Amino acid sequence: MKKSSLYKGCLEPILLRLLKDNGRMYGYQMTQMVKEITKGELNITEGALYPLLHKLEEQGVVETETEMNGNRMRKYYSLTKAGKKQTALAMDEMKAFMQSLEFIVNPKPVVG
Amino acid sequence: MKKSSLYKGCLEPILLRLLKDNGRMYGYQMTQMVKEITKGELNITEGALYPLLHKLEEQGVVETETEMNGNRMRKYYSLTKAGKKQTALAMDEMKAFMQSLEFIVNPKPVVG
DNA sequence: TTTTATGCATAATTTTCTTATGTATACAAA
DNA sequence: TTTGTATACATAAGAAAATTATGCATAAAA
Repeated sequence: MKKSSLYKGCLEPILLRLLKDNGRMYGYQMTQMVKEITKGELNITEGALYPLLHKLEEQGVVETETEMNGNRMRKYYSLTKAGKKQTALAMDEMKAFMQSLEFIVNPKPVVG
Repeated sequence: MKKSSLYKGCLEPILLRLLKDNGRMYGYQMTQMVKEITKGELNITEGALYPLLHKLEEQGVVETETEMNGNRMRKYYSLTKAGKKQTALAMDEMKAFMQSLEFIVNPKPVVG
């Protein structure tokens, strides 16, 4: 099993969290920030990132502004009002998920 | 996004952990234990469980003993020696994964 | 001038799961 | 008595979510 396969299914809430914390980000920036935060453990691939961002835009979760940085384009994403609501829900789910994982990976001994 | 999609990619290490803690288990028992531990949050489907157990057996990670309980069959799984090694590695990866998730979902404020 | 980094995008494929279906035993409820 | 629920296995078809590969383009470093 590939190490990073653990992250399968977590990409969307991770991106939502990044946008919630940082307000406005472009795709490449997200990949770099996650790489830094996870000390190189999670490298978001473009093939996963961009289609997901496009889907979130279609769903009205994020909105975009395209800007030029020198001669290079950057497409900035930020949460919509609906997106902020959805992010709050997603964070609750993440908490529950992480707690369940804790229970499984670090089970409390049954005190007899 | 479906709630349980967060668990994508985590099933294998979860099963390894169960076997590490409980020594010898049959498939249905695993589903029930996980359901209990996660307070109903994670319901492992048979379509995910059994093919994965079969794969682990092929790979020599687990070995099986089939027993009759009354008139009903139970196929007990336990970790092989190689499986125990792999489980140790998988648990290390899980720890790193969970810590990274913590960093993302609960970022430490930068103290200026 | 060739590699590495930045920055976007998409198609083909693979991995991993859900849903649906099948077989069979046991027990409780209607 | 037959209908639903629980136990217990198994597999096939399909969907979801990623990886890998490819493409375009600018910029800087080796």
